[in-house]
Amino acid sequence: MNTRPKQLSASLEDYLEAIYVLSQSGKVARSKDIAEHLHVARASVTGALRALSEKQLIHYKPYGYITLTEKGAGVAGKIARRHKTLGFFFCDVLGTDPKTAQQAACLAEHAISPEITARLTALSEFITEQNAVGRSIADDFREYYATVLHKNKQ
Amino acid sequence: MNTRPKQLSASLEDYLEAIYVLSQSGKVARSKDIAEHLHVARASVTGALRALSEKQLIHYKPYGYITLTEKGAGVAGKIARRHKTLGFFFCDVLGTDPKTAQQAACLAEHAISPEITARLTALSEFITEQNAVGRSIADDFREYYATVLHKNKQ
DNA sequence: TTGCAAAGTTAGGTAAACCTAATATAATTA
DNA sequence: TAATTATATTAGGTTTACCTAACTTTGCAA
Repeated sequence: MNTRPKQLSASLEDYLEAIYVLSQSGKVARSKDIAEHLHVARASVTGALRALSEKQLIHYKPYGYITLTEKGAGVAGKIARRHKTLGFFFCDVLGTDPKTAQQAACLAEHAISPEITARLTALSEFITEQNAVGRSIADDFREYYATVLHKNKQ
Repeated sequence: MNTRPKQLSASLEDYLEAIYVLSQSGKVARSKDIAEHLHVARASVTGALRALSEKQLIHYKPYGYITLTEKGAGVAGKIARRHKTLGFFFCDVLGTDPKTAQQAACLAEHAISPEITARLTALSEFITEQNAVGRSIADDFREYYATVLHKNKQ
């Protein structure tokens, strides 16, 4: 009776995003590459590929190439944008160092709704635009945070 | 060989937070209350309580009272603060309606590191303080977001 | 004080995501 | 092209986190 959850699990989102990223920056995404990208055993990838294939998000035949379907590319694009939004916000607004910001984005990206993503994107844009107009919110905050760090030690 | 993960799973964090919240606003946290709070079967609570008890986070004897240990109260407090930080940020900075902001906080709270939490707390404080000094960042952003909504439709 | 309903636990089952080890297929190179 | 190596899959197992149904314990009311 067609009991497929329309929402992807965090894990499957990671696999789909990995395929998307690998496809972009290079050629075909191979099972081995995905495994390395996600720090997971190769055997684990096979199961995930089957699941993504059942959901019509990738083209997959055992021992064959892996490519995104149109639907899959759409979903993966959204995930990647969410990731980017978070990475930018953590790094350029909150002032977290780039590597830590990326890691944080990886963790948080599965827990952020479209609404929050949209607002976060807008906030980053807003702060960037305000900066262009001489209102340096991010810089001022960074200075504020530096002084706060001395007092509190969380 | 003592293979306990020092990090709690998202699920156990939820149980611990529920016990904390129930303990605060009322008397003793009962298994049934926890089940209702988390929308989970009563039987599922038992397993979680055993796990939390093994990690010395709660005092628990079958059919007995459930209370937080000192360690448990510390951990739960951190979780609750993280939740509060996110709820405030989503609602009062991003302008999300309170109920949606709370839901979003529930989801995101397990994926946010101490560093990001600290920075987010500071950002909220910063914006609040700036507002007191006549620099209304949140309000201006809200206006900006309202106009953005007309153009984009995400 | 018994006796029943509410609360809690045990038993047994499912699904997701991993793992290792063994096997099968594909690709490369001698 | 045959052999070797690299890659992918299958088989079988573990852990976490749920569930329902059945049973046990507790506490209150008649």
